[in-house]
Formats: sequence, C-alpha cells, structure tokens
Amino acid sequence: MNMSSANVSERAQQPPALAISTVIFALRPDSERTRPTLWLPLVRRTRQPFRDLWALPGGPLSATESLQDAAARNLQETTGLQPSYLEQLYAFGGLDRSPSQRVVSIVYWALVKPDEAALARETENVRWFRADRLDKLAFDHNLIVDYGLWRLRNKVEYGSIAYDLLGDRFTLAQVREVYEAVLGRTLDPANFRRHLRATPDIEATDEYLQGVRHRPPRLYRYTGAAAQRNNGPLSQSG
Amino acid sequence: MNMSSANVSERAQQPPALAISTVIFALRPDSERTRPTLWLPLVRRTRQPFRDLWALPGGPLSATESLQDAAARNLQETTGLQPSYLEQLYAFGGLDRSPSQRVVSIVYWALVKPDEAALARETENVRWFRADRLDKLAFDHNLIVDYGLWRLRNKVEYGSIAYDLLGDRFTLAQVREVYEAVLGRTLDPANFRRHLRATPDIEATDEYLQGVRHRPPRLYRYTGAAAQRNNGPLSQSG
DNA sequence: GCAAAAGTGTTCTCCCTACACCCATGA
DNA sequence: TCATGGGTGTAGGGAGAACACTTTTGC
Repeated sequence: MNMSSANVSERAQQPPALAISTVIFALRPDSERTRPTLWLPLVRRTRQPFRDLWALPGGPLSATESLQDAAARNLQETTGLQPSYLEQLYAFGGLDRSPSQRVVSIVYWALVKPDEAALARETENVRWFRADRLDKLAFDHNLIVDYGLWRLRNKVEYGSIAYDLLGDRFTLAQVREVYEAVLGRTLDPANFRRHLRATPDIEATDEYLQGVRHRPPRLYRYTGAAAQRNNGPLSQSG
Repeated sequence: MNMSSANVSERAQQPPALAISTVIFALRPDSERTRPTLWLPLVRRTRQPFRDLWALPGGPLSATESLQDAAARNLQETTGLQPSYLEQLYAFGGLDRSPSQRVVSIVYWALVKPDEAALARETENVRWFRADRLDKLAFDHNLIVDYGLWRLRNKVEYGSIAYDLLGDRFTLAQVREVYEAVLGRTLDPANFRRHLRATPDIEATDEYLQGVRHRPPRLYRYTGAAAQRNNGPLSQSG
C-alpha cells in the first residue's frame, strides 16, 4: 500500500492489461421467501489484490478467441455453467480499478436457466449470492453488478429475455414472477396474462402443472428463436 | 498477403492490442436536400492495412487516461471537435478485424452541435461524409457505423439526445427535423409539437426566428442538465 | 365448504394518430 | 392575395390499469 506512488510511474510505462469478466444471473428459490429471486455466482479471490473478497468470474483474454467466446469459456471453467443468453455489458477502463496494474475489463452478462443453475458446482471458492444483498466485492464489481441489473431490467421490459431464465415449459405465472423479481414490483396477474397471450412466440401446450394446492395452471412454451435475440452488432467482430 | 499463415501463428503469441475509436455524428445541411441530414467525419488511412481507405478516428489507449478521456482526446486531435455528448458504443474484438495484428477496439460515439461541426477542420485526410451514403471503409468500420446509427435511433426515441445535435436556441420544427433525419421518416408536425410542449426541460423564449418567408417560429431552449444524461455506469471507472 | 390461485370480462383513462382548421409572414 | 409553414382543436382507436367475477383444484 505504501508503494502506490511508485506504482503510478511504473504503470504509466506498461500498456493496460485486458481482461474478460461475466455477470451471471439466474432465478433461484429463496428459502426465506416463497417467490424465486435473482442470484449470481461469485468467486473468492485467492490472491492479492482484494484477497478473500468475492469477485465476478473472469480472466485474461486468450489471443485466439473472440470476446464472446472468451466470456463463455471462463464462465464454463469457473462455474460449469452454459448460458442461454450472453451479451456484452460494458468495457470498464478507469485508472484506479485495480491498485496494482491498470486493467481494462470487457464485461459480459449472462442468463442461465434454472436446471443449468441447479447443476452449477458450488465449492469453497465459488458460491451463489442474492443479487440484491451483496456486500463489498473486489475491485469495482459492485458497480458492475448494479449496471448489469439495470440492463437486465431494461431488457426485460421490452424484449423476450425472461424465457432465458425459465425452463422449456412454464406457467404464465412463472413468467410474471420473473418480471416481478427483476423489476422489483408486483404486476396485475390478469393484465399480465392478457399481455402474454397477445404476444406471439408463446404457445400453449396441453400439459398442466401438477402438485399445486389449487387449480392446475396450463404450461406454455416459448417458440421464438433464441439465437436472433442478441441485438448487439452482428455476431461477427463481436 | 501471402504472409497470412505466418501471421496467424505469430498473432497467437502476442497479446491483443487495445485501441479507442469514435463515431461522431453531426447534423449538416445537405446541398441536394432542403432538410439537414446526418454526417460523420472520417480520416484517410495513410498506412497499411487499408491504406487510402477512410476510417473512424482513433488511436491507441494512453496508459494514464480513462477510456472516455482517451476518446475525447483523439477526437480533439484528429478533428478538432469537442462533443456535446460522448458515450461508449461497444467493444469490438473479433479475430479478423485487422489483417496484421489482433486489435480490440473500444468504440465511443459522440454528438456535436452544428456550430462546433462548422468549425471542424477539413483537410486532405479528414473529411465529412453522409452517414447513409458510405462506401467501403477500413476494417469493420461500416459495421461499427451502422451499429452507432442503430444506437442513435434508439436513444433519440426515448431520451433527450436530440438537443446535443442542436444549438442553444432552436425552433420546435428543428427538433422535429433531427428526429426525422435520425429515424428516416416524417413525423406529424402538430402531434410532435404537442409532444414537445408536454415534456419538461423545453422552455419557450420570447425570441423568434427571423428571415423566413412565412410566420416566424418561436425559439426554445433546452434546460435539462447535459451532464446527467449519460446513462452508462457512473462516470467513475468508465 | 373454504382457501387460493387460474383464468375471464368490463370499464375507465390516457396517449397516440389523423386530419381539419386558423394565423402570421414574405413575396 | 397567395403560398408556406407555424400553431391549435378535436374526434377515433388501441393499450394499459383497476377490479369484479367465475372456475378448478387441495384440504
């Protein structure tokens, strides 16, 4: 810590390091609440700086893969997760993000379906946290998560992102719960239902959810093409 | 060109280079049309690769400045422009963006006001082009410009971006012309006017535009805080 | 039967659109 | 006085909010 002034002149010489990180959101049942809430996996830092603090999964950019591929790979390596949605979030390049070296992080955000999230390995150094109950993370990662939540909220309001947080069969109430968890407010069930029925790409099946202590709700499928929902620049050059 | 295979193995060794580029939009009167249209300044490449093709202004990231500062600086250096709006567009990191070296470009987009744009120096190697009439640019810069146009369209529909393309006094019809130029379609003058009058932050002055061959329109000012309209992550760490 | 959530119907309001119409100026 | 765009009024349609109501299950 007392070498900071030495670092400043030192850092001016070397080029900034380039890293890829990922904010991963999944819907998980909360033991305290009856509704599912948003969670994200974090990794514990085993080295300085910020040793023992929790941080977003990430790593350096390999020279032979695209940014998106790099994000998907280190997400796979650290958490074992395969995302159903993956998009660039933002490039963070402030001077004081890391105390030791200047680091420019290109951050992606991902959504994973519940069955995938259940398979995710949790170890001593990888754990899930509620997105709205994070304490101090390493680097500027609190800021990054908050921005990811902001983007998620914006996308869910006008887009078909919600189905990337659900399995292939779901009730309309489950879709509403996704919206409520993301937006942080309740929605009128009747109007929300009508809204969904009016949109295309949501197809009723002849199956019903069993084992509930009330009238069994019908199950639906999402038929929109997942690959075409990524509205960054075309997949090339990303 | 015949050294491409040698480059591939060579490139796998060295880390990707990091560069900053900027897409700059301004409203300019078009000699052919009566309405102003969107233009952007480009620089002619004087070196390989893509020598003599036009490209976005840009350069390497200096080690001691933030990403946003770097974008503002090279925009100032190459075109002499000071933007009224500057925001990160996207990070482009595809493997084949540059034939020689792997380059990751963090691209910003900017809006400049007409008086600023008029001051911009045009030289042999810096020239303005109509945004909707670009021929083949260097690298993947056509893709980047198209994505910038897409973002501009999205922001103008729900946001107060239009005033960054106008001077400090403007008629409501001029605002409408900005929308029409950006969105590429005409809008109902009556309804658009009502819409603007209903929004806050647009204040009527007691001045009128003179020298028109019809009823002189009233001039308005925008009173919204320009600095608070940047809704990326907070200005730190950007 | 009762609770609880699924699912339907209805009304009200607000916003957007289209379009008719007057106003003020230069030529 | 005529052409042109500034500026106002107004009627119709569509989407969303609020909420009453019926249906179907488990207990």
